[in-house]
Amino acid sequence: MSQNDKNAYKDSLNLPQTTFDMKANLLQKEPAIQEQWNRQGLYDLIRRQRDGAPRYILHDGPPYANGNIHMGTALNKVLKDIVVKTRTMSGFDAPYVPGWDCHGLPIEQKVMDESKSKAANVSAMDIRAKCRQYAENFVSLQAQQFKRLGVLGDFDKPYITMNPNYEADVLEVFARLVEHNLVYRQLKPVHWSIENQTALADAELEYHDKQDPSVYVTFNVSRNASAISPSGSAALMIWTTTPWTLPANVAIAVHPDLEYATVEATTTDGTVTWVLAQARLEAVMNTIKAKRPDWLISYKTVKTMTGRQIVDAGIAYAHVIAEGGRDYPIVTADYVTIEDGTGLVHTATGHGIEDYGTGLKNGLEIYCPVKANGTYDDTVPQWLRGVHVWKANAMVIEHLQKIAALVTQETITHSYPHDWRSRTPTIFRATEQWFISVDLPVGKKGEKSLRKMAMDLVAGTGENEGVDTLKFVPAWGKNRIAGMLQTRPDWCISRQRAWGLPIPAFYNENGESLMTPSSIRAVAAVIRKHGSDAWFTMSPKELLDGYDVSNDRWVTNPRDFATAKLTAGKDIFDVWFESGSSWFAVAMTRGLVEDIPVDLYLEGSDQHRGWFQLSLLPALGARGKAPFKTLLTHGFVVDESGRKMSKSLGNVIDVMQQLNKRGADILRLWVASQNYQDDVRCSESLIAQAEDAYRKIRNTLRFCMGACFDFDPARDATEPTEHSVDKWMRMQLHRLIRDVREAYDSFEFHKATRMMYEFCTVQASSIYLSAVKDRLYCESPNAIRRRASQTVIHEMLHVLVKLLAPIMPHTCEEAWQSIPARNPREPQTVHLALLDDYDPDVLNLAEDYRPVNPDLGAFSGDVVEVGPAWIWDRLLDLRAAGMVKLEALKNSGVKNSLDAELVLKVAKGNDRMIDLLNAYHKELEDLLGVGHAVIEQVDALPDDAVVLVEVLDVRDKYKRCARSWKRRPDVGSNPLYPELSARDAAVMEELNK
RNA sequence: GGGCUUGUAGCUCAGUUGGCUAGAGCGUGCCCCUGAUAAGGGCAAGGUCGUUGGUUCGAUUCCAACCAGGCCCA
Repeated sequence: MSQNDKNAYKDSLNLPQTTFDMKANLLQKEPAIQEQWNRQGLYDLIRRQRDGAPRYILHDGPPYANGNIHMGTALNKVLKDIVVKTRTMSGFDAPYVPGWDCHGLPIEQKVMDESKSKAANVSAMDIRAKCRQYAENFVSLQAQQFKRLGVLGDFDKPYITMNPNYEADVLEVFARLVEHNLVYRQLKPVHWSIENQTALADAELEYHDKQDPSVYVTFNVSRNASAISPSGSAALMIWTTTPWTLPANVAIAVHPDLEYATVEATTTDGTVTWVLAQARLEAVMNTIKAKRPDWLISYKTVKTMTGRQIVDAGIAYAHVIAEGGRDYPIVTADYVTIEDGTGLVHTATGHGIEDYGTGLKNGLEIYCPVKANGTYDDTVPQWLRGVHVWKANAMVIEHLQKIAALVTQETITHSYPHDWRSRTPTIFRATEQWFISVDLPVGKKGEKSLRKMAMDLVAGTGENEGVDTLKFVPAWGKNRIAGMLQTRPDWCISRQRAWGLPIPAFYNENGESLMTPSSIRAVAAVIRKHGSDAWFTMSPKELLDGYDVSNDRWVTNPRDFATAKLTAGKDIFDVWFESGSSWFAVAMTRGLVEDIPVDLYLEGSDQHRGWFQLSLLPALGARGKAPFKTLLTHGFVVDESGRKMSKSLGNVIDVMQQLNKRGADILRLWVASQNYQDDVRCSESLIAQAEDAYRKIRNTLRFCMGACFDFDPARDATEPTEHSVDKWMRMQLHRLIRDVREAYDSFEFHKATRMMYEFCTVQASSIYLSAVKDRLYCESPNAIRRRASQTVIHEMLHVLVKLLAPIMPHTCEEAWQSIPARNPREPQTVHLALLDDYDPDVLNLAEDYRPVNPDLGAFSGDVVEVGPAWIWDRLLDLRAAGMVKLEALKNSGVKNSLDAELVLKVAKGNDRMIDLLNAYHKELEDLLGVGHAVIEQVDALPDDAVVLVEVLDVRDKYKRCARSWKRRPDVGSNPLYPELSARDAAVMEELNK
């Protein structure tokens, strides 16, 4: 038969026809589809349609309005969008309000960088105006990028933390916390520029080499000296490069586990006893010898103790500078090392972050005798008062020498932080900061603290016992956040910057603060009207419009706070407090929920310390409730080998580049296929893999569309027959519906994706669609067999397109519009559709595995009842066995499986099996794609086989049907069409009628 | 260094209360089809279950240590 003959009957076939292109062309189509959604107002349409349905609120955590989005942002937003879409399609009303975090240092930093030359002279208002513009630009840029990803939300009315209403709402939350006695003021060391008299952020520091004196100083033990020294006297040796901080010394820190040596040294001045770390002894002695070769004659260790033992011994020391003669304590600290120094660390709580921490832990005074201009205040001895710290170094050293507390000194050069603007060295200086306490009782005395409330809620203990209101996905999020809550210090909420929401505190001439619930609410009202710029442009009188201090019961002595004498504070809020109030400023204020908690917060695992925790605390403080029911976290995007993406490694995958190269649905399919609970690997080739999967899914849909070109369910739908592969397909489909919906409901998108993908490749493409091709193409258009397959395929199309829509919204919208004779009860856009429920009757069949014992897996005559699922598993076993035989036949010359015949050998007398195979052998013919299938009864089968599968070369035995290309015994049985099989001849007769 | 966490074929994932030669799909190789065609189908080869110990009759599965990642801290 020539190629021509082979196609002689092509025109009589029902070949697939569809306008759903094989080539996705996403780069053109996606923007067009999005444009269509915009035109029809899809987001609002969904809102109207779901009005009154049960709510499901995923509350968006605001990304920072800075820079382009990266893969991590894309991952986060796509996951959120999938949640919203699956919940929407499950019948919930799931509004999504995206938001942006707009205040804060990174933006201010960028703006300052851009105007660096004149930075020193720029006013706060100028900076704020530029920052606002900067943030606005990135909000709109990122919004475009999110929309390009196919994220659907209220992008017309997003929440913006720098908007006046939002700012005022944050202040309302803050007022509640103040009302509940959770806010207080305390000293804390910050980087301080003496030159500019301002606090600096880490990002504003530059490190330059600086020369400083390096001094070894001894503090005489003043109590329990005999516990450490046989001679009854000893001196603790410390090392520092900032002698000017010695006046502020309040303690000496040791490491609890380090060995400390008590050393008797013989010097030209006599014998002295020093205490220092054993491991540093030799190095320090060498230094002393090098600097004062004639002074130190010899030394010997007379005793050793661990740091803990020293502390336990109750040893105290006398100050070298402070007057008053009191004892100073020794405390433990884990950061003490033996890398340099003496292993005993001079601790000035007002001049170092670690020292400060040690101070808090040990109840030490946070002492900072240095004023904003860098000079000492009046709490230091007379001879130092008013002295500038940089001049104090020499004076302190001279003093130490005088009292014989200076062992030795040298000059060192080290890297030291400098103010990036003035290029002058900075100091650590404790200043007044605002804190939210996690340990004070919330509200009245006797109430639980924020920490306790949060811990109980997370652990499901306390009054939450057994209720376990908070859910964590994955479950370990619970441990993670619990661990962080347990150890977190009070929340320092003040920042000394310009770009942010001002902390609405006023100060009188004595430096006392006025910040009460009603004063805050008065300011909030002004800010709601004028924005937070008002703080910088209006007078305290204007800011406190309507507030009467004499009527404020929170103020005990109103006369001290006459409005005319007040000045507005210069601190702004930590941006985390702003985003941490969004549960109120957005979820409640916008009426998404009447009250917290909302259903879901979904962010990266870094937010256990960030937004999750810093939303939980304000919500507990203000309303006594958690803001969320469920916390879902995802991992970070890493490269192909699991390493973090960084510019220096060159392994960064750019979102927009991928979007412009492959399209959003590819990227979304990649996201959906990842198990986000762990880190998510990403590379060019991994996304390419998603692209392959996309094509497979798309082509499967396309074939289904093509197969239904002449199908209208209203006219043509017909129930598949009992033993047809269509029945099997429908069972698989309903199982898919159940499994995918379960996976969606439990946020296991990668499982849903894999199941749908495997459904397309295996159940659909490889098994079912291949099997029914013959009946779709060759049967008469209205043949029951054909219409039955079309009925199932048509159902499959609706189900699949809907199930896939949350993941591939654009492709599914396109597909939805292309489904031939789409069910008229379905809405115009797939995103308004409801996911199908599985049919329990169909599912029962699909799950009927009787007998389940695999030993009975061979067809056995004495099994009374077998379920359809079991039968079909066996039939697919036969298919697999046949495939292997067919493969062998191909090697010996049978290229086309239609040239082969399937022979199913059964033992004579196994009537039950013969009946069973009779019912299914027609389907097996198509499942294997052979021309013909027969059942042959044989005397005996080898081994224990019940059915033996053979595949024969029948090229010489049967003629090939010129229409269906099957080789069958009935070719030529109809004299009108001698080159056709009986079925094809009948079809031709009907067509030619 | 601390807290939480991950480590099964080249890739993405399964692996049920520890139990028969550790499974899919993709990719790869070979082959077929050319009436899903920049498609479709078949077969096959790939794994010391991160490493090392321990518990057990038996461990990918339980325990410990280590190695290599990740997030958050210090």
